[in-house]
Amino acid sequence: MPELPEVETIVRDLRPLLVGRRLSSVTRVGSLELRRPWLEDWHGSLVERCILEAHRRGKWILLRLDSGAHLVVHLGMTGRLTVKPAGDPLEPHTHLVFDLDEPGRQLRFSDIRRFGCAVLIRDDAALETFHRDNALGPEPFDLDPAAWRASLKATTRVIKAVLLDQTVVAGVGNIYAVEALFQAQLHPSRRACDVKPKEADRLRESIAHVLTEAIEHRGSTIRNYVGGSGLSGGYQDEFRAYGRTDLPCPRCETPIAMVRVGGRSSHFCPKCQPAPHKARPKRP
DNA sequence: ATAGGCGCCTGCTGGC
DNA sequence: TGCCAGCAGGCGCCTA
Repeated sequence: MPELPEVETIVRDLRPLLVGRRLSSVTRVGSLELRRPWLEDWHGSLVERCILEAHRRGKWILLRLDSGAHLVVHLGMTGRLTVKPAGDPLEPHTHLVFDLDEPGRQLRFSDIRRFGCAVLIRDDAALETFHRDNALGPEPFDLDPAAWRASLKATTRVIKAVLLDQTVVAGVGNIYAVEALFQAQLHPSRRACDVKPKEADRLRESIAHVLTEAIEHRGSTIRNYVGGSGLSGGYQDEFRAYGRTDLPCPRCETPIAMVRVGGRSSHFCPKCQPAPHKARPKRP
């Protein structure tokens, strides 16, 4: 579900509800496994601890506790992290419930498909290891222009796959890759190394632009996503290409087409985003 | 090095 | 009406 704008919206919603609050208890609901195991043993660094900060890095949500530990959450495709009144019925597929010291409020983690995870990370050093293992690339808003051009030059992969590679740029998922490529007028199957410097610049600006717009609309709700206080997003009504197969291109009215690139649906305008020329057979 | 395929899961939609 | 294939915001693993 959530790409950078959705995760950012959740963090912005949660920050005023969580920062300064103490977690008075944590309950594991149900016994279904998540993508990574939830570490029961570490409750000591969590229970009765205060939340100092709420941050986002790529698609990860990071809550810093006064024990020095970090509660780190990834929402996968269908994860939700919300603050709800304790009296509200638990929605189906809830996996973790954290009672807050503010009476009658709970932080809840639910995830239908269980591609998400919530883990406790012991301290700052362990968090660094965690980040190093994930090898997250830079945030899309502070891509260095020269480094960005260089990272495209360095690979023969198709540009769409590069946008989805979290080690190149963190936080972009399928929706915003599609929208950024549309905005930059680049075909998803262009080889990254064939993208010209000017086009690379345009793409970098388009990524930031599309993500900023989406954050302003509180992200996109297709099916499951809601923000930290339960509100849906609105950016799905602003899509120019994603999910708009056969609908007119907002720029030229050519029907939007769809190809599968790297196993993911990629919507594009056949006129505004011309297909790359077929590579000529190499001379001996 | 990279593309493509699968697998992890559940739920919803569209076509028959 | 009912069934079933196909598809979905992510990511990691395997093979060729």
